[in-house]
Amino acid sequence: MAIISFRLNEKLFLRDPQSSELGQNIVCHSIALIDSIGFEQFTFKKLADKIDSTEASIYRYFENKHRLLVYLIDWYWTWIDYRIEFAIQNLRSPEERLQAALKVIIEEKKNDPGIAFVDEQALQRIVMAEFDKTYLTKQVDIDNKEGLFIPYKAVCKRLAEQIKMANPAYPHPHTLISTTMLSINHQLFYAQHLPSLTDLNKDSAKSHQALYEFCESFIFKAIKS
Amino acid sequence: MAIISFRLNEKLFLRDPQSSELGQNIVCHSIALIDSIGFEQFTFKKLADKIDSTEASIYRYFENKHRLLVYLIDWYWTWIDYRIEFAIQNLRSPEERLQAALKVIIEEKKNDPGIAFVDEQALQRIVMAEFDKTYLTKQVDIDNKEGLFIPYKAVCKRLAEQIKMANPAYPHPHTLISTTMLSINHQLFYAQHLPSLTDLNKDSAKSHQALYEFCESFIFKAIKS
DNA sequence: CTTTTTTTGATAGTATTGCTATCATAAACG
DNA sequence: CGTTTATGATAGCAATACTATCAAAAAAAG
Repeated sequence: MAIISFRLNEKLFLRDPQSSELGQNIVCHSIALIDSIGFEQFTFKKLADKIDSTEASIYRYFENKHRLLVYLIDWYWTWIDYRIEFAIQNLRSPEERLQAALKVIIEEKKNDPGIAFVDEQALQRIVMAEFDKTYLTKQVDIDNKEGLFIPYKAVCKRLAEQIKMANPAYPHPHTLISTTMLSINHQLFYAQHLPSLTDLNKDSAKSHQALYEFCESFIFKAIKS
Repeated sequence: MAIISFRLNEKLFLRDPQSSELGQNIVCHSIALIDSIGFEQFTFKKLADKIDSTEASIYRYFENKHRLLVYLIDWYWTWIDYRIEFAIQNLRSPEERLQAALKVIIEEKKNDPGIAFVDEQALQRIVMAEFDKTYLTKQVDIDNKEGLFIPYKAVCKRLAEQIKMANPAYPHPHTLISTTMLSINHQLFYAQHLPSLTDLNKDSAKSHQALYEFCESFIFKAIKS
């Protein structure tokens, strides 16, 4: 099996973390650490201690912890986009393509041994809990100009294209897709922590399935003319 | 016109900010300051300087800046819930009630002179940009147990009840409502900062209207049997 | 297999943040 | 008028978010 890696936006880092062992350690252990203590509590000092390195060394790779978070999340959406492309390649109708793409986005991730030094399950939890924080900032316009949100926007664009093909008259394809994506990123968190906001239950296998059914149903009903 | 004020959860503060001039100053100027520099950059020190007071004095009212943010946002949702109750009082059908409630939530806020020391427009922007940060934390379960999210959950519950009445067979009333609320809180931000994620345009008057139409349409299509 | 360059570690230092504690003064209250 | 209570002033502390310097180690180049 081929070992894949993604080339991410160079503005994300000062030195490419994929180019050295220390860099890979930073990425790999930052996922574990952010997943376990949350982004607010996460510091380069704590990470440095975990990997037996120093704060200064980590700063040589990432300008600050916000950029590191964006790096991880861009990796995630790049990976999702790649998997969607793969999943829809033999499907012709926009409806089938939408369904296949939704499945990729919503399904519970398994660790793919073909992918180096990334714990995809932990990363999915990070996306659920921290993704919004990457753009809900005062520097959003600068970050956006630097292309930091391209991978996420690419996934959304791909889905919106299928909506447009399924029903060219539907007036809100982008709004519908970004709403769906928000829902996907939040509902499983609600199931765990704020259950009164969702009908999904805590059981993870079932809730992923129920979430898929919810999204599929409301997308197709929304665009039906 | 009656001057209204809301009694909020006592866990939110150490001393009730509504009980003194300093407290009111803290609330009023924290809204302006968070709106202008964002929650990450916001500190009690900066707020103290603005109101010619001291850090120590502010800490007598709020345990930390997170609690202050939750206080502001709880105030907002309490106010919205109150206005929804008012707006739907003479409406009988769940459909009409849903529509009226949606309008209250989505419409561009105007400053209500009947409400003391709160800039509702700024607060709505804060809700858009910072609300998710109140619950996307590692302490979410503790905060939830202390009742910090009750006002938001109350709004969601009220809407979900109407969904259930409109179509008792619909299987995802809470998921549908919390998805709608997410969309409302994010789409206008997208229109300003990440326009490729939405079909709303930057013009605020039009975008509020278009957002209403989008939400109404997808809710009613979703629950149609 | 040296020499040079690059990368890392070690250490130090600084400004800011997120608090807590103490004490004097001012305001409010009885 | 005396006494709670609220505020301001100041100090201090540990942690955070960096930046700078220098030497050692590792990698690359000759």
